Amino acid sequence: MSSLKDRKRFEPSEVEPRIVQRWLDSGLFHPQPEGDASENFSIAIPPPNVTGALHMGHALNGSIQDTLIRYHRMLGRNVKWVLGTDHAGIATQTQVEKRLKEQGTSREAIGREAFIEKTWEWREEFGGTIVGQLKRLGASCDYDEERFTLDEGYARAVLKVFVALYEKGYIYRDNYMVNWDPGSGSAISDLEVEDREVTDTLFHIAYPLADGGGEVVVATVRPETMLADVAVAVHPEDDRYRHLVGRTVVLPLVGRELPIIADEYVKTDFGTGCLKITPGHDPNDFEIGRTHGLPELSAIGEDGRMTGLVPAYEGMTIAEAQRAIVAALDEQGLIRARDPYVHTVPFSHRSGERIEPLISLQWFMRMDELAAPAIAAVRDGRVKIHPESQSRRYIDWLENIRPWCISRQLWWGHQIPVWYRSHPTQETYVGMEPPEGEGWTRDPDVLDTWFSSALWPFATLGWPDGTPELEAFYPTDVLSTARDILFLWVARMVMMGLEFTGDIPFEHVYVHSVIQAPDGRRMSKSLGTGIDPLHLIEGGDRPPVFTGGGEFPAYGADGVRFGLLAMSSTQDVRFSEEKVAQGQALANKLFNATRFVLLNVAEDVELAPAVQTVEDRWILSRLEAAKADFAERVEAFDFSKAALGLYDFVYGELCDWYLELIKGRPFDAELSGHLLHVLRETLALAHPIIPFVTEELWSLLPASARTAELLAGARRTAADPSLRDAEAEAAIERVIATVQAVRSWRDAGGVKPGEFLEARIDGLDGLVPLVARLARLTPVEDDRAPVATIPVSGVQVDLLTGVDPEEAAAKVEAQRRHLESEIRRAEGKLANDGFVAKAPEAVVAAEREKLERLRAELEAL
RNA sequence: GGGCGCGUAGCUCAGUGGGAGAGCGCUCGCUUCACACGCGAGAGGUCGCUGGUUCGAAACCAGCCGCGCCCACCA
Repeated sequence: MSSLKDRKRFEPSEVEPRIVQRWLDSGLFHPQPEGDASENFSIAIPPPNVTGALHMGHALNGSIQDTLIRYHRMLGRNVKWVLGTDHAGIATQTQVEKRLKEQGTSREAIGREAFIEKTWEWREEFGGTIVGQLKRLGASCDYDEERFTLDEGYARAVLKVFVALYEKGYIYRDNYMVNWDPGSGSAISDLEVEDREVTDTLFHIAYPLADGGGEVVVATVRPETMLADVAVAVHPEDDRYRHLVGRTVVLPLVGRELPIIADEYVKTDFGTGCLKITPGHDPNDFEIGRTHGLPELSAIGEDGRMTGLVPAYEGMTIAEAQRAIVAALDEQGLIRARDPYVHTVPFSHRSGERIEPLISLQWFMRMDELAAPAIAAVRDGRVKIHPESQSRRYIDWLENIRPWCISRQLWWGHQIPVWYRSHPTQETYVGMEPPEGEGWTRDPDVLDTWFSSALWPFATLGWPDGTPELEAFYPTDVLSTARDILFLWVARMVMMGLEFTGDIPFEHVYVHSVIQAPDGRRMSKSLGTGIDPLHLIEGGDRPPVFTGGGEFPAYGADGVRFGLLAMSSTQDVRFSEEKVAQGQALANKLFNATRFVLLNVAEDVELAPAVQTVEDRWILSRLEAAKADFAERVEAFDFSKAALGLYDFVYGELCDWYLELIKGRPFDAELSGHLLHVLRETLALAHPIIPFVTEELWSLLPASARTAELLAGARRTAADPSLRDAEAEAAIERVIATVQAVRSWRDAGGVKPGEFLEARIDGLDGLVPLVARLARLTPVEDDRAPVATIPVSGVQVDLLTGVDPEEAAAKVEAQRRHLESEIRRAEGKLANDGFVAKAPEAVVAAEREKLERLRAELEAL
């Protein structure tokens, strides 16, 4: 490593990996299970898919959680960030199947056991990717205890929960309408379905009355399902059809007689007012069928092909069957109309294929009993959702909750702990261990991945055993997540936590932004709108969504963390590379400020806040303000303000002013000690957001300045309002305003930056030398006529030399016009009786004061 | 159909009742002994539109226009 003097820039690519290693070696991220959860601080990471790589959402959420974790760790709490990955049934199985296909085989060919073995191998190979990426981001998770939702202990917890819920009667098996995903060959839950707009043809088909007295016409976009029709429904009040109720129609092509029934579900003003009822293939028809006790027929099978219900069509694909049926109907002249029809249709979120509603024998879980306590927990504030507005979405969803289809026709997952045998009698066995005796067959299905995820906060800590970890870290403190899994995951964790641990799983739920592509579209690989956080950290190609193209510079993990936090809010935001660059600039600024201090301070100084001068008092006061603001914002989950406030302090106060103000002073022991104190406090302040640069700089501090080996393990001192110093703040504010005013005049007057101007300075007392140095003035005490007079907040600076008189005159004129317009405004306000009478006294007084000041400044001009 | 949110400088966003802000971009100046990925000084905005409440509205209320998200079973 070159000497500090030669390191003019903070080089994240060189420094950060080295820092990660120091953290990992330190053991700081792996807490002992001591103390209890009320005093400790813990977060369970939303487990990324084991197939996954770090995307923008992970990077943002990682930055958020790590900020919280590091902040609380530095407050001295025993902190644990539970790490792990999710087995992600469908996603993982799909990946492995794809690989098998490339190898010329398939899961069916190798069999269940070998397939699962292959999947574990696959996990060994790729499962570590995202964990390594989290390390690179600086996430201070407990890497020594990584969990996986299929681990042995975790699996025991899952089975125990299944058995318990079965025994309570919440879990049951039923033939029911499910969302069949032909892509994965499995049922999926309502939450895994997304609606897309599709243009279909709406066919109007005539069904003749059985007694020959005419026909009814039904409308459908899916004529192929008519094979499974069991009735035609009309509205009971519909005068057009009332007389037909109770009669029957003949189902074309099939010949089956269907009753005409009355049901209020049917809209009289939509379509023909006659609805064909197909309980086997439409969720609404299914409900109607159940209320009317109609048969449930299946024309389409789980393989996506036509069943033998009507032999002529058996084996056809859905599209083939539709063509054949439409052709046959045409031949018989039964199609009355075809209209293009735009409507929304369910698609699988996972495979992207159109959902086929089918009746299928599946395992379900009744949710209403579990929902009630979960609603109460949020209502009474035991679980707090931020922002508050998300609570209503949560409650609304739980209040209207429906049974959850929990079985999946996959191999990768927790196999359902149910065994069947038909000899000697028809039997079902449910238990954590296989049953005794011969002839048992285990249910081949696995559980929905979200079933196991729902146990995450406690199953990762060793539940159902009463482990020390559970004692120390459950309930967790914060659960941070995006909006889209509030129902899928968060609500279910609350339900399961309350049911099985008797306690909430976390106290705060923070719902963060979704970061969109710079053009406002969703970030997605296939659209080319995805941005790889690793490319931001280490440099790499800009994706096509950046029209400029080129490469990202290596912004470093600090830059990315800062940038993502600064961008984030409670609503969706567009990705802004500028914010990441701002974070990198902050890291570099801090690096150079530290360099300046360390290259100048006296050796062997005692570290202590000193209050020799007004500016020393000022920076201590501002540092205090920055600390208080930071704490308040982090604790309120307002990460963008925490990040930007940090930036403002470091740039706008520490570097732009304090370090400039002290440059005229000798670096004696006192100033050195003071500078090191301010520096140390600033590094500690900034560490949760930009941990790398601050840790690196900490290591460069003299040993006496470090209160711990690693900054990550050091304490933050709590905010102390008594350290605020209003007097010093007011004084330095005047210095700053004066310097800025003089600089502005110099610039307008064409004065060379290096040139010193003679000036008379009134109203600053002992602070004249500060202003003189920063504004490049030579204070003089004589009564020559000024070339220009600069009035600013109680201070008056008479420039005696240097400024071009014409330029000065122009500036005076501009200033005069500005002051006059301000005065008019203030006068107008004060002349308004309503204002004087009704506005708060303080506001009126402030306005009067302002007017006086403006008048004085105008006078001075 | 119901619900939630957004519209402020060229771009991305702060600002919830008393003189319009930040970062980036732009203009001008500067090798000032921490940093030229720097420093200093500037230009740039009828705060979507219309009406209302108020002494006073970017902010509060109503309507309209535009955009986004969530929920919902109209064949």
